[in-house]
Amino acid sequence: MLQEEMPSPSELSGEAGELLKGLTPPQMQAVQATEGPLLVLAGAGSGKTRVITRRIAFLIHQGVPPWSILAVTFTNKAAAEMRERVLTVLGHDPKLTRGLTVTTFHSLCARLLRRYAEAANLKPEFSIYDSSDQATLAKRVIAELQLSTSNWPPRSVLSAISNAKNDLLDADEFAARAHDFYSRTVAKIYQGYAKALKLAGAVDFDGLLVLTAKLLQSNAEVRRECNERWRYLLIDEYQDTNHAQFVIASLIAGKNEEGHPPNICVVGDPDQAIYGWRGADITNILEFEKCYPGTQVITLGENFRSNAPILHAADQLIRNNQKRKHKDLFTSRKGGEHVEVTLTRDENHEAALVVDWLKSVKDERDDSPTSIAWREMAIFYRTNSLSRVMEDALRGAGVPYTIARGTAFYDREEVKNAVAYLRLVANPSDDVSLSRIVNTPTRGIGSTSFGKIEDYAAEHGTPVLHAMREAGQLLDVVGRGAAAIGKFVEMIDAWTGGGTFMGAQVSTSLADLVSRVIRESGLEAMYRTQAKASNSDADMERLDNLDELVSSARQFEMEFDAMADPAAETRNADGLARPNDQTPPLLAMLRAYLESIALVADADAVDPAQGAVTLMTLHAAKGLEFKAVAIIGLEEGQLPHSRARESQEQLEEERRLCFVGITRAMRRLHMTSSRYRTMRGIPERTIPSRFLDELPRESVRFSNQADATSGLEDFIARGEGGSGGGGGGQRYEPEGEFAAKDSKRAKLAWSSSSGTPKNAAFPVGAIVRHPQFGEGEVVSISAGVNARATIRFRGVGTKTLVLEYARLTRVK
DNA sequence: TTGCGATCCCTTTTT
DNA sequence: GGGATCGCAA
Repeated sequence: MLQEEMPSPSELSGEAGELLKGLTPPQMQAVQATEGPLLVLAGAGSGKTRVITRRIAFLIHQGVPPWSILAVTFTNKAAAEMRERVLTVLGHDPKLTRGLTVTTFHSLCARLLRRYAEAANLKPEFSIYDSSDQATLAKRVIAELQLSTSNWPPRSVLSAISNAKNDLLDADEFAARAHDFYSRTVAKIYQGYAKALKLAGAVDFDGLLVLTAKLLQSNAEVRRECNERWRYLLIDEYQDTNHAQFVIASLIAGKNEEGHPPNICVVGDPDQAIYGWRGADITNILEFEKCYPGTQVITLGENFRSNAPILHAADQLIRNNQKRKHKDLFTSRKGGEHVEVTLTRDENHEAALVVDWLKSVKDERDDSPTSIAWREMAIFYRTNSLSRVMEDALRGAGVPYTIARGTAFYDREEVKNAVAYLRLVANPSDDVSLSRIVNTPTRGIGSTSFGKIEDYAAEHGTPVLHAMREAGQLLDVVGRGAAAIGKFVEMIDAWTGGGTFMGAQVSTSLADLVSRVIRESGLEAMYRTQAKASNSDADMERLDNLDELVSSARQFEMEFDAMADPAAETRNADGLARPNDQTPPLLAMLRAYLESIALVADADAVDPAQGAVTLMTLHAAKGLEFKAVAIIGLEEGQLPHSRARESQEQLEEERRLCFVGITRAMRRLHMTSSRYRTMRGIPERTIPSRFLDELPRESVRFSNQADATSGLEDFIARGEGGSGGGGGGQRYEPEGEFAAKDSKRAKLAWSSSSGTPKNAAFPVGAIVRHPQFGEGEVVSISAGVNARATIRFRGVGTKTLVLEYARLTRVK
């Protein structure tokens, strides 16, 4: 039946030539080299996404059935975008992309594991555990083994387990290789952890990959089906794939059989490899050619994104990496603003400066044809902890912003609780979710009775919920506890129809189920009571978030059908049979919904439509671009991170991270380094990042705005441990603090202050014009390189502006 | 059993 | 600064 839907060339808009329009020769080559292994080395900003999109469209245009194409991207967002763009190129005919699979490794694996659950020795309702679930489970296992969590911190044990998994070692294989005390203990924990996961019917992030790889390795039938289904494989960000992903990719691509090398196309840039710490193996890309003899290699070097100084800065920086295959980055664009680098006093000063800079960039109309909108700006940082001060400053200045934290919503306590109920509904064995909500809201199942049940469950190797059903008879749980437990079990059964998901009392829609769970579990009432008692906005917001969760379920429901991943369902001409399709629709939808929640990435939250400045980590910035970019915290210990300075490899990865950040910028780039930074509540003196020294002088304008009286004295004298306490972020009182009284302190390669002091040009009483606020009168002005003027604007009110960026013109 | 307060520990990056 | 945990009081 699907054969009939195969696009005939006449249905395609335009000729193949259309698909190649506007491409450079190497880009065109990459689009057209459809057969056999292909490695595309795509430099930053070289039009990689464009090439991938056109390539998929080209394949379809050549008559390749869309369902035989599998494209793997790094984030869901990238996948959705790619699908959309392919559709656009093909003239918005949904029929043409029907069955096309564009997804992430993790989603793909989750799909495959559900589909082949039996072969993978899993229950199809398995839960996906995120890192906090993993930690909960690991803690329990460590305790059961009578080990202390201080000697065996769950997080580091988990990271050892994660490394093992990335190398495709299961618990027993790992144990067999463990010889020293440490790894033997880790092996024990790993084995206990694996057992606990199994019992809970749960799979962790790494597990999705491992289990899929093992499934494909061990099961010829599954492998055959995948090979037949997907004939064209395309993998983006290949430099960041780990060993497990490599194995999955090569198994799906198939072996070099019958003299036909697989049609596998990988795209990546070794200079942007930033996930070594989580097992990404850069040799995957460097040795792709060895792995696939006859590989065609195409290099895309021309940059279409950044202006010349930005690109030059990036290029010079990355040249400092020793372990690197040099690739020329070039652009034919001329001109463009210098990269700005500013040394600030502390994080508040830094934040204020960045805010001012963003404002000035937004208002800038004199020197550039168009101003840059908020949504085209971004602020990057190495660690999440740097966002807080920045947020305060943005909020204080009334600049709209969003943080790219995909999981932020689902990380909220109230949402996590509701989701835990849902996970238990979908998977009654999910002990981690159960223990989270069994007494939330409090319903008289305290740790004593629940502990007994857990012990009983552990002893009998049964899921805890199952043990609860028998608690009444079997345990010495006294009256009150037993009744509460009985009620809890009944409540769950009512939602699931006793596990059948059938019957009149079961919800017919996902949104209804979610809203019922929130109401009947008592979560809503609990938060309502809390909100009334405290009368705080934060508590009111919890209720809103629960409503929002219902909406998200409703939206998911609407898109679920149309969402067309017939991908996983569609069969090819050979008619791949799909095993057990007996799943009740509500349950199937719930599983898919929970899966989508579990696999959101930070970068998924980047939404330019919001009209706001985007804040994110450098890692999350990969693959994106913005007209104006600020990167903060360029300090030793922060940007080459202190934990990453031990080895040359790690240092080079930090440099690549910096490189990724720089190359996101199209027109304007500003990097800041703060002389003092508050770490764990203590202000610490910092050293500017070595990466700043590696930037080319001719493309960069350095400015030292930190030197004056040292800063620390003032900082401590103000009696506020950083964080802008009372005074608040950007409303920094400059009063001479930045005046260059003590120029001896100016060190390093910092030219002290750029330009001449501007304050002389705007004496108190002068009438000035601001591009946004209009005319105003100077009320006061401070001295120094970071001079600010307080100006009373007509109708707008009084503003304090940094002269350096305010773009004031004097009227009178 | 529950709720609150003190204390301790921490800190990279993420699917 | 802040989150998690633990202990103690009601």
